[in-house]
Amino acid sequence: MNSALALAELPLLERRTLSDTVYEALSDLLASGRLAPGDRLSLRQSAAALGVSVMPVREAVSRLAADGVLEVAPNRVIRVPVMGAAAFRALVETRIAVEGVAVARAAERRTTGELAAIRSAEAAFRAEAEAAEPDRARAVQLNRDLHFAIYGACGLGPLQEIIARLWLKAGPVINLDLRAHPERLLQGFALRRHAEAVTAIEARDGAAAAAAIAADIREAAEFILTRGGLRDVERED
Amino acid sequence: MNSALALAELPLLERRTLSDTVYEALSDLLASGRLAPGDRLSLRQSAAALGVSVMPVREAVSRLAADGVLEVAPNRVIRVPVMGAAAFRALVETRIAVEGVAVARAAERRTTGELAAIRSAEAAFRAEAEAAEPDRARAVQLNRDLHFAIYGACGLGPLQEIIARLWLKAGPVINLDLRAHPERLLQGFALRRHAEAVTAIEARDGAAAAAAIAADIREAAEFILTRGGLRDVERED
DNA sequence: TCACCCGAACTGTGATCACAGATCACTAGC
DNA sequence: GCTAGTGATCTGTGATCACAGTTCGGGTGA
Repeated sequence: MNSALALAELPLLERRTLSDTVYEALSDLLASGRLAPGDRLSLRQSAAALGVSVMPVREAVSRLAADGVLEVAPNRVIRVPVMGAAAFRALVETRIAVEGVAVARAAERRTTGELAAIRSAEAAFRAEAEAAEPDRARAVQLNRDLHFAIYGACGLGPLQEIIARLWLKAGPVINLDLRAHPERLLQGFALRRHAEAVTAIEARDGAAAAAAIAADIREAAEFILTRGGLRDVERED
Repeated sequence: MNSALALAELPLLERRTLSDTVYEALSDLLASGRLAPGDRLSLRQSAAALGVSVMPVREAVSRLAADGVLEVAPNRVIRVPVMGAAAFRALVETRIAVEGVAVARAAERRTTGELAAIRSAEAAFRAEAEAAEPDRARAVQLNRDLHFAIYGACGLGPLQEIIARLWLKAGPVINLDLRAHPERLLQGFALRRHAEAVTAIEARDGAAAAAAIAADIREAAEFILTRGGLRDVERED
């Protein structure tokens, strides 16, 4: 009774179910490209590997499948979808459109605190990318951190969630490629675009910021497409 | 062997699991506003009502929860999220941004066939809205059909999925309001905006089409917000 | 030697059971 | 009379079992 005021300040702790944990574990595998397009996934094997029963894995997989990050074939086989060039292009265009509006809003509404966070995220990525021996996994994570530091300043929660899902969907193909061909990092395209974006955000220039991020996304996509890693399959036989 | 060519044209039939069926049933309930914000949902009761075990319901609910269409409280109670005014505003702004780019693209890329489909969808909605005794449920469905006829012409599958999820999220609050206050239909705001959108799409004027849809969305939202149906709650006690 | 077929060992899906925690009505105690 | 406590009954979560369909390998047939 007397401690009502103190209790009112308690942060409501989020409940973690096993399903959530499994979901994050699988998401991590997908986002980092350790699960490549076409890879199959067995409920029982995954469950055994994680030391849980199949139930939590089922729920996690069904969520991932609902997002299109995993797919369950008519044969009831679970696997990472193999994306044809056309599907990949559509995904990239969607990312450019959605992330574009997020960046534009972020540029116009960012607080000085958010700007500082973006700057330090950019610096961190730059430091890793320019290192003598860049750690690819770490570079990928820092790149993601930078992007989401920007999107976080757009002030629209639902939009951030949408973008997170798009990244999850694009993660396997992009990061698989990056694993196979790390030279993309070295060319410095991303560094240039990021710098442009940060400058535009500083200047509260939404259009310029959106253009920079769009170029960042598109150049990475073109790099992958021109290498021909994605052949346009109609069906997997 | 010899029929390989013919077989190649077979449409791969989608497998329907019980979970999918349950998911659609629940989605329908939510989209039509029959499940209102704050309503609780019991796995066992839902399962009994649908004549299945709890398993399929669990999976469907976990998918819905992943999309934020349902939420499971720390008490482990499943319910339709009660959206504060701030959250609703963020959702509306997100819809305007995302659906705006979809409409703009649709206006610029629509084929004549898609235009015809959009026109007939608009006519169908108009007919229902201007009827002597409009069927609200039908009007809601036709409004949805029209919007998605437009978005379908944007040529970006992932974008359409995103919008579908946003509609699912906004469905309960919007349609609940429409059930309580059907006069919104009668004021004809939507009719005017739809007409503007169709005209702009005919003219391949992306910006004008986006503006019309944005106004459509915003006016409906303002109508709900000004009525004060959403009080801004920080926590549910 | 190659094609076919049959069976063992998987696959996901659904049902059922077990359990911890939350609710709520009710009663005992102040 | 009203509060605090208590137990039956609900909740979702996780594990286990049962089943049908698929996959894949080994053996048998021509």
